[in-house]
Amino acid sequence: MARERREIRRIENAAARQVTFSKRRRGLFKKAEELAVLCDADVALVVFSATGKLSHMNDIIDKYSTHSKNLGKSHQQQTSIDLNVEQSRYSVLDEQLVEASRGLRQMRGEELEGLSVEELHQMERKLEAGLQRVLITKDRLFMQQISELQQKNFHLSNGSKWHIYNSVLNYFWMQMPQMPTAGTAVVAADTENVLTEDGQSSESVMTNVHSGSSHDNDDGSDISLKLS
Amino acid sequence: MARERREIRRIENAAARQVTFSKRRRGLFKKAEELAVLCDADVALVVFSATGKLSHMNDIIDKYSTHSKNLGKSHQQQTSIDLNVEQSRYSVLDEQLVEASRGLRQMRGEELEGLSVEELHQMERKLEAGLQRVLITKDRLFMQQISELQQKNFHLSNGSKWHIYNSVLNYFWMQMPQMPTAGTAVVAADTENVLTEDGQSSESVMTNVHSGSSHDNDDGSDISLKLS
DNA sequence: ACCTATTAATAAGG
DNA sequence: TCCTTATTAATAGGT
Repeated sequence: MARERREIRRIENAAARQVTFSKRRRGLFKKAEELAVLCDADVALVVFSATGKLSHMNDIIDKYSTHSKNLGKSHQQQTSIDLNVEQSRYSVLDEQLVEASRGLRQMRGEELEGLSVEELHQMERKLEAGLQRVLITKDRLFMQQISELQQKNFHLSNGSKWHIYNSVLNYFWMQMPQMPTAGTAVVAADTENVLTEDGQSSESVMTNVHSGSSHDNDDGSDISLKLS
Repeated sequence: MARERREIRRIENAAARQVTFSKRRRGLFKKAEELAVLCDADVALVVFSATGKLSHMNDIIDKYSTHSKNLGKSHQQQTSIDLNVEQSRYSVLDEQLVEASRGLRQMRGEELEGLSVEELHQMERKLEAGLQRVLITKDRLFMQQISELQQKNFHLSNGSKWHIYNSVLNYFWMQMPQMPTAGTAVVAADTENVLTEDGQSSESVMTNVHSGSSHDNDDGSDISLKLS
């Protein structure tokens, strides 16, 4: 829609791609906002640039290798999951999650072989306490993030949050590269993974959230999220 | 952008609103697709119409009142959550989830008062078995939904699914009307709610998923979801 | 970032 | 919902 028509295929020139990305992302968010307002609809929109994706990943890997040197443990297998356990920013939360997930794994029956009834009971109490602490920490973190959001003048337009939340969650769950395999604590395990990445994701989202009405030109952020 | 300029505020005339909704939703999805292709970005977009929201809700309420007559139980308190437990379509899964969630609630320490060590052990095994069955059922359901998705010629463009998944999940979690309160099993409880709404949400999403490339005019669906 | 020729989206009407 | 068309809005390329 301009001086020349552009073929809809990947722009090879990186600079041109970045320029087009910024322009079109702005346009897309504007149109999403308009649809939401005009038609009283709920619209959720997430945009990740390809480059943003990569730099973010590198970030995490760096933090991981630094931190794991200080621990030298057996975390080295499940890279994609454990990478995120090692982030420095939320290490306290992460440690509690590691503890809780070990308990959950045991409850799932994976490392339960030699335990007595008494030990099982103890384990149960330990798990409970761990989750308690995790959740208190999580609550505090979320409350903090909520107030950050509110400071950023970001609001939801109407009340179908549950509806959207569950559809989006379910959708992305279905798209997950790792399908859940049968096992007692996969429900908890998936939640745990989610929480494990929380630090990362929330950071990304939080620092790049846009108010629908504000048309601020963002300083080269790679992730945008809007819901109105 | 047409015969007359339109103010960006809610269209009061319902028919006109619906027409505009259809047109602009199509345009929005097209632009999202173009951004994804041109700039090699990941784009997730969810659109709910206001009317779709309402009719969907009414649907659920009707099913609930019908079903609850046959049970006459104590479900009447937490409407917004328990409504979804009563859906007919996934009733088997739902029943297992009810059982599992009771067990989880007990593990959280809420209904644990008079239990002996032996009873706790039994409860643990019961919970494990229940979750096992839930997860097998869930696996089967998700596999089925995945193949439905594939039949609909729907694909993800590249590999940052975890990244998107967690950001979106975290974002929507933060937007949840019910903040998680401290308590051992809030992690599980939230997961449980999500699963509980699964039948509803997945149904909605599944029957309205659009391929990025296909520009089929959808038959009056209220929910659209795209990721490319 | 700003400019503007040009294309693309779309409002109204059938 | 689909088609048409006058008009506005988005944007590609250049500065």
